[in-house]
This record gives sequence, C-alpha cells and structure tokens, in this order.
Amino acid sequence: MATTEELISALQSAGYRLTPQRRAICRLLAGTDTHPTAQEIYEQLKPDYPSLSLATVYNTLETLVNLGMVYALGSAGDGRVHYDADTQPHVNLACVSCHRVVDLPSEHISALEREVSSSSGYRLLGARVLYYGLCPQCQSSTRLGRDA
Amino acid sequence: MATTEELISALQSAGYRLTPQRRAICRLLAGTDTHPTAQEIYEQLKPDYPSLSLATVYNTLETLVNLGMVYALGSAGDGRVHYDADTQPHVNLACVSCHRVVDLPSEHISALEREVSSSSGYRLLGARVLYYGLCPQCQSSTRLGRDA
DNA sequence: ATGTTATTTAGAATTATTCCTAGTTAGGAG
DNA sequence: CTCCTAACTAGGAATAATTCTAAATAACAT
Repeated sequence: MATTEELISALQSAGYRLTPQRRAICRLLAGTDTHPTAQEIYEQLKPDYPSLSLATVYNTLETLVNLGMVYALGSAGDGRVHYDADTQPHVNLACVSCHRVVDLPSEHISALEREVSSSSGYRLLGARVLYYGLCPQCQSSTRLGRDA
Repeated sequence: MATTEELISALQSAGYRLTPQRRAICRLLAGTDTHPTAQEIYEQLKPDYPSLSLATVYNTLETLVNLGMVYALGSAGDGRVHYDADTQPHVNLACVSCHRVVDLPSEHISALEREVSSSSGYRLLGARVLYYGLCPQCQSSTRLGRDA
C-alpha cells in the first residue's frame, strides 16, 4: 500500500503541482483499505474542502492511475463493461504499447482460484486476471522498451 | 469458451424462456474471442434483429452473468470504478450484491506472476486480479445465494 | 512579491446503464 | 394444434457516471 508521502512525491517528481485538493485525495487513498469510488472520495473530503469539485477528484485519480500509483478497479480502460463467454480461468496479458490483449494458459491460476474460493467463503462467479506490460515485440521496437 | 448450446441450455435449465433474442446473444458471445460491450453486441445483432432493444441485451447479459456463464470484465458488480492505492499484486474480491471490494492476501499470486513473467516474455508493469462473486453475508441474504 | 501557467470550480454536456409500461410471445395445458 | 398466461421485449424516459468548458484561482520559479 502506497503511503501518503509516496503518492504525493510521485505527483511532485512527475512535475505536477501540489494543491491542497491533491494532497487530501492522496491522504485519503493511502489511509483506507476500502476501495472508494470517485463519488465517495468527493463526499468524504467535501466537509473539509467545501469548494472541492468532483471533476478535480476525477482529474487527480486519472493522474495517479497514469503514474501507476493507483489502480482503477473495473473499467477496462474505457469505462465500459466487456463481456466474455470464456469462463475457464485464464490470464489476459495486455501490451501497454500495441494494446493487443492475448490469453495465456496458466497452471497456477486454478490453484489461485481454489485458494481464493476456499479462503474467502465467496461464491465465485467470475474473475478478471489481467497483467499488463510490454510484449516482446514492443520491448525491442519502442522507446519504452529500450529505456525502462 | 462456452459454446452456443451450453449458454442456451444454461438459460433453459434455469427456467428462462428461449427467445430468438437470447439465442442470438448467446450465439454471438460464443462465437467471438473479442470482448464485446453491450453496445457492440446490440450493433452487431441489429441488422438481423431490427426490433432488438438495447435493454434486452443488458437484461440477457445480466442473466448470463448471474448464471455464471459469462464474465463481466470491468465493473466491480456495480457500474462504478473503484480506486486502490495498493499497487502490489494482490487479489481483489468484489461482491456483486453488496458491491463491497476487499483485498485478499494470497500465496499463489506471486507464483502466478513468476509464471506469467517467464512464460510470456513480457516485461510486466502491473496486474489487476479481481474475482467477482457473492460474499458470505450476501449468500445467505439474497435469492441468488440461496438458489444458484 | 510577481508573472506564468497549471489547476480548480461549477455546471452543462455526454455517455453508459437501468427502469418503466404497454404490447407481444414462448411454451405448457388441453 | 390452439389457447392462455406468465415471462419477455421494445422503446423511451430516467438515472448515474464521467468528461468537458470557460472563467477564476493559486502553485511555484524567478
């Protein structure tokens, strides 16, 4: 879990200005293990920051996600729900450069599913296991791949 | 990947009626490895089913998801995006009924990550592992939990 | 302290999803 | 095969999430 300071200095070293609103959002994110929505963040901060706008919450969250400091759970990047008739456990691998998504057969994923199922008590209905990174081709052909 | 027949008979044996619209949606889902949105399904079927309504697509998808035959990628059960400042690979568990998202410590997830990393050749940058289901409380308090 | 420019705000606009109601239909009973 | 009725669909309205816009504000380098 990132600390408040890590989130803030990630913004700072990426050249973003440190506004009270951004600090507050970082503090809230680092200080909770619930997974708030933009609306919930807005409502929790509103009493202390009466002028806070929901748009600012969305903007700051987008920035933090782009910096890789925060995950956006749900939304496959575009805010829409995608449906998949393949209910066999499998791994999706997305290339952040060429945007292709491939399936990957995995031995460990069924073990993971059994572990999740038995240790949580949930009746599992589905899963999204998505890794993202640079595919082999893009590692050799993009600036990101050579530098990172 | 579920076949058209499996999807259709899942609907049938759960007591749902087999309408041409539902058959068409099942056929489309089983016949693609893209991950269409409700809107895309609607647009692809519209030429052959000019009277088809988007609401029917949403209703059918919800039914199939509740039957566990189709995954809804993205959306932690509600239509909202949840944010998580913990960027260490970990398992998120979302309850489709009460919409709470919890973290789950897991032994197998690091093994999975090593497997993905070595077998894919990707330079991994991050991961999102989200399971959907019914939490223990909602299993006892909802119709879904009792029937499924 | 000042200027530059990124950021915030408030509200409107846009987009995704769900809800509602009247009419239609699938599938079992006869 | 035909009828009956609960289940389903269509279409549009309603709701909810997110993004956009333009003017006001404030961070930070100098």
